[in-house]
Amino acid sequence: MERAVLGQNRYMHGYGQFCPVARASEIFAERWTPLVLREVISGHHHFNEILKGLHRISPSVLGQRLRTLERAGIIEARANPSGRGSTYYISPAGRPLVDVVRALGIWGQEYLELKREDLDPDFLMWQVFKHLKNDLLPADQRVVRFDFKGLRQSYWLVLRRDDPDLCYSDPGFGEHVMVRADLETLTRVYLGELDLKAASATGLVELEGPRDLVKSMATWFPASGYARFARPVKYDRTKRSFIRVEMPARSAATA
Amino acid sequence: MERAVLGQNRYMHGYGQFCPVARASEIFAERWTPLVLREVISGHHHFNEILKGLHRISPSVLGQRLRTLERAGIIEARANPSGRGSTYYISPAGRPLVDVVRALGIWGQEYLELKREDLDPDFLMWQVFKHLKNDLLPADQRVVRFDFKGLRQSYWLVLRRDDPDLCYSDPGFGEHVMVRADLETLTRVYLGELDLKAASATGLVELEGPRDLVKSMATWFPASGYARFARPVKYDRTKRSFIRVEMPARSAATA
DNA sequence: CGGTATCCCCCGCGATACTG
DNA sequence: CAGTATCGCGGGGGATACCG
Repeated sequence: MERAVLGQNRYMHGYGQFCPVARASEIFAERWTPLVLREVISGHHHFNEILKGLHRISPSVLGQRLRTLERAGIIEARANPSGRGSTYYISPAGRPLVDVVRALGIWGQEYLELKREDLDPDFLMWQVFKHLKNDLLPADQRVVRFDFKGLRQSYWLVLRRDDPDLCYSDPGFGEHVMVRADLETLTRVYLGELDLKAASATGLVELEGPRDLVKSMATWFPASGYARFARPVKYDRTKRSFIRVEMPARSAATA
Repeated sequence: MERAVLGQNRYMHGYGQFCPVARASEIFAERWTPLVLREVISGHHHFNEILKGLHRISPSVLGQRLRTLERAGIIEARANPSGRGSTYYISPAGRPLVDVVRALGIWGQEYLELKREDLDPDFLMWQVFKHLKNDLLPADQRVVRFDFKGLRQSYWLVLRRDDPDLCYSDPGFGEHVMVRADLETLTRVYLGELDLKAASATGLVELEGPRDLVKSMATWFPASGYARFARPVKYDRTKRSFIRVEMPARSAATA
């Protein structure tokens, strides 16, 4: 009963250090927080939108993180004119952290191997969907079906300029293109480690449909914002896995 | 019993996202990890040294973090020639994260207020001690006693070129200088928010001892590595707290 | 000195329901 | 649609002992 009187609880949420790295880490380096920032930075400003992008976070934790970030001055919560809810934006004080998030991403892209547990078809399709560029979509509606080997769930991407859609069951508009690939393969394509055309040429990604539509996929299929920092891989059939193809850097010698 | 068969446990340590930010955050943005890196970066390569700098981490957690960092390729554990233990160094793959840690520190220094719970006399004195520059120390031994208002524990800093020491009880060499201040005040001096000379002139920091020795303190008393990014403060006697003194930025207009 | 094993508490977080 | 309240669990991590 006297325990509280004796002073500090055994568990302190913070680090109890005045060091600026420690104080910043108390906020920034907490579970989910960098990902919340990633979402806000990449243009998702509504609660449920962020929730969806985080995908396994619970609403209460997201609320808690948003409040912490707001109290720390990192994000601004602007009350919606409609009266209900807020939209969240990076604040001036939070701007420097944009670069920190970005640096983390670049580093991860360059040095971290993709693990089995990182793969998630829902998340992949959501990312693909969210990064579709309107002006690259066909003017008249086209439906692309994605099948992942070994998974029952299919996805239908409705390409429709200015109003694309992602469906988890057949929307019933017909299917113009069929994409069939390993989840890992398509993920690596999205991440920029694998070229879509090359992958489809070698059969790693199977495409079915009208020739021009199939060819157009390389245009509208988006890539991760970190794709340019990707290390290219190729599929090793004997190892049945992807291995990095080293950039020769020998080109200097040939000059 | 079937729960395991049904698949994923409720709690997943990782985020289950292939996004590079998520994968990097799984490692970097975990409790204690940025601070472990801070220690290694700032020249502490031995287990117990890091342990001491982290100060409230438990040895098992530190071991766990070091292993994770090593497996991720961020640090190298070099076995000691003596056979026992290892020394830890940032690896080439971890080098980019040095900048991330630094950016976090700079941001924290610039935008985060110092809170009551961040203050810790042990940690402060340890930092001061670790950052003493040998070549700035007096050739013949001098003992400086630090008293913090309201705290019983005193600290004795033994200034001795090439072999300084920090004691938690009177080392018995006499006391040449006596420093008395608020814990918060001296912390802010160390952080670079407050100038030592100015603080002692206004009595915020009380110094007793031979004139030359007292004056020399501004020389050997070290500052945080992030001091140059500090926002200066002054003490507001009516509010009984420190407030930021804004940099006028008016100087441009005067030109 | 350098690190691991153990133990156990507590709280973080995931799931879900619910409210405006 | 935008969040908040509640609940129960599981494991993270703090303290400590211990081993090489």
